Amino acid sequence: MAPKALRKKPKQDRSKAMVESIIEATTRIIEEDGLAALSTNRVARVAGVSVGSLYQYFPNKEALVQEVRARFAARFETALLELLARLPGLGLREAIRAWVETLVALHTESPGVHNAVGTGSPEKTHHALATVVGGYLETHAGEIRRPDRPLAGRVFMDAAEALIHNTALREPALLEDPAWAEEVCDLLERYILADGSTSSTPSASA
Amino acid sequence: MAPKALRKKPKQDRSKAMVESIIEATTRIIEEDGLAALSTNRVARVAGVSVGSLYQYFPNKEALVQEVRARFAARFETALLELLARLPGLGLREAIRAWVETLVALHTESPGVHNAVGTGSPEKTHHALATVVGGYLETHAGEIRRPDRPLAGRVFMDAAEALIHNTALREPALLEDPAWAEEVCDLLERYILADGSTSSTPSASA
Amino acid sequence: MAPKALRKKPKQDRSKAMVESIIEATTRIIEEDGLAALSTNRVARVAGVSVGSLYQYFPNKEALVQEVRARFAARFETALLELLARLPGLGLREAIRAWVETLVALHTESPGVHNAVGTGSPEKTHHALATVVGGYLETHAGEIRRPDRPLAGRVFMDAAEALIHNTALREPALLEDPAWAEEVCDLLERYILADGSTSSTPSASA
Amino acid sequence: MAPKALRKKPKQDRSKAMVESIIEATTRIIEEDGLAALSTNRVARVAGVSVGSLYQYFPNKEALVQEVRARFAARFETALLELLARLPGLGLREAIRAWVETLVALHTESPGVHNAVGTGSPEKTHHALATVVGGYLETHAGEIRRPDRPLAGRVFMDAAEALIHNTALREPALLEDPAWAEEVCDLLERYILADGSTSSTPSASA
DNA sequence: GATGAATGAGCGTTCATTCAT
DNA sequence: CATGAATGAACGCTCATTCAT
Repeated sequence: MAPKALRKKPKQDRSKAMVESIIEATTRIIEEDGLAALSTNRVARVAGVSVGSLYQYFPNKEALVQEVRARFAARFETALLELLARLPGLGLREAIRAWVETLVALHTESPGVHNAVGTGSPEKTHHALATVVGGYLETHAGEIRRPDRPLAGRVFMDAAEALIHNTALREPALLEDPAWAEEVCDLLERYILADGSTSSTPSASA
Repeated sequence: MAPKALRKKPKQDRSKAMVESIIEATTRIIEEDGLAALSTNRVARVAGVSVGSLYQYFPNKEALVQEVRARFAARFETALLELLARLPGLGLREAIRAWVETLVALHTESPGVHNAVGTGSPEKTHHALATVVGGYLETHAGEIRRPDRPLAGRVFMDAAEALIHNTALREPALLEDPAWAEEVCDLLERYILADGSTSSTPSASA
Repeated sequence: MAPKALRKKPKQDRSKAMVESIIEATTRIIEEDGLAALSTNRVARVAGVSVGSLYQYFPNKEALVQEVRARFAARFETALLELLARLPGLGLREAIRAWVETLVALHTESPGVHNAVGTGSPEKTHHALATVVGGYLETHAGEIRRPDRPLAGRVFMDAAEALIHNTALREPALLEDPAWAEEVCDLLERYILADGSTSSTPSASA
Repeated sequence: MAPKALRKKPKQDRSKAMVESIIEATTRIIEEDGLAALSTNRVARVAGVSVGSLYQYFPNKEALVQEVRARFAARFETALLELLARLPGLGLREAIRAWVETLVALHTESPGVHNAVGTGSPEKTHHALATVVGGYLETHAGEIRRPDRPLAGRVFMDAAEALIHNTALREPALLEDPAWAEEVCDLLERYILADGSTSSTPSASA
């Protein structure tokens, strides 16, 4: 009846907007000037909010960093779970390419923040990933050259993540170089795939 | 013949011992609690020294970090230059194994510190490495499957460093697992070596 | 009508009161124990304020001293400009008395602080004073015994300032002794005035 | 008969030389960079002595300043006592000139130090001076225009000291200007001397 | 709630003073 | 005694956190 229906939980909305702008400010400061330059007052100023309000939503400075970390972890989880969901329909070589694409996309956004806060999801997510990837690899056991597939899964994930993470940090431009991406995919393929199913792309005779 | 040989100059000794204990304390604090937790007073306390003494040997806090960084950089340079010197006498597969062994050894000591302070030798050393490695690859051009050998050299070094660095940080125990090391070597071999010279170690039938 | 008129903006008031108490504390410490004994923590303690608050209003310790100096300079400038404004309407002997009175009043307040911080208006004000005083002396050229009137003006001002300044520092009680003031005025009169217009006050036969 | 006779109290000599160089260093530092820049370590370094030795002869930093002050006071006392000794043989006008000359000479040496440390002989010496000067003035009572001769003596001494002291600090060059000295002498003469014995130097008709 | 002035523990650094050599 | 390395209280200043408004 009244316009009430439109005015949905104004408080919650305001709160959410505040939290969002605070987290956004935190992220920007870390990305631009590093973790050491992060101060609650500065966050509040950049977010256009008072310090007091900041402390209404975050118990202390560390909580800001944790929230940023959590969001990064969530972004990773979401993207990787989507990837895992697509996995069954993908051949090994397509899976590898999808994996690299996904990681590159994830590391493109704010590499500085990512490096500063880490992902923070050491156990649970990592485990889940390992399990799903492990299962996937089992279903392709015949095409895989590695005898110890769980170990291979781990090394595969670590290698992809490490290489892309470090490159994002040190030479971000490379991330967008298709030749580089091809090299990375190839590296992973050659590691995982049995010779018969290997990509034919690079060859000394080519 | 006199016991003179054992008598070391007391002043120099004290000084050196002090500097060492200060650097050691600095390293421990960074390794255990991170760069942000580093404070000159804490360093002094941990080193069993007064702040004043600390400032007798280091002009400011940053100098502590720089010294730690310099020591890491020196350790890396020494080890990698030794490795490069051995390269010419090594076959590709041996070279890869030596490379991995060297990096693993370098990352075993204080991965946290290494991550926090970096190596500090971004340009010169890295460049020198790239050049020498590039030259080495050219002399083995026939055994290498990658058409773009400079790019391959870079990806090879990045992959090795990234994988070992990140593993040292996240799962240091793995560094000492021979199976893991074997996987890493194999990953690099398969990426670099032409099929004819590929390792026969892993096989789906094994 | 409402009591609004009495209600002052609370924020501005608090701020102003804080600044005042900080400056007051600074002044007291300098006066009692000297500039060397001035420390921001002590100022804060004496002012009944936290160091943090002090730094909300003053960017650093030097700013405290500068503010004190500025206030002294302002007090001097105001008083001396008022005096200069009155000069044209005054005879030489009255002018001298007014001059002495003004300086004595200015030096009565906190001689220690004044000595420690100086006035800070070395060039501009001093110059302006010299000019005005010089002009005044010219209009009374006939009554003045000194041939070099600009030099006389300078020595006059220096002598008055120096004598009163040093007495304020070393024997403040004298400043309120009318006999002493009379001596000072007489000293200046005898120096400046031609014999015909000399005060008849003191005489060996009196 | 051995050369012993020449080697007089070597220890005392060494000590004395040390004390001298320490005091000299202290004086130089104060004169050049101010009291605030005085530090025991710096004094020791400038004096070519170890801090430990410094503390052998001076119980603390303040003692350094006190010694410098004492030496200044002694220099003043000596010079003024010599002056006082000459007083009886001097006419009033000569006495005034001698007084000014003496003070100017005393203030020429290290005005910065003098101002920083003061003279430190407030009571005894000042009193002694006042007494002798008072006595001298009494013997010339007939030539003096001031009825209250003790007060006149004090104002005379204060005016001379203040004017010369402040000028030494602010415009040291003036100290060597004969015209300025003449003005100062004349100021003091006119204040003290009865009209009959007044200097004829300056006159409006000259 | 929101605000931002106020707080004070703690930081990096200095320097008067001590004491083992 | 001379030395100067060692000490640690104290300084100027910052910033995470609180709380009166």
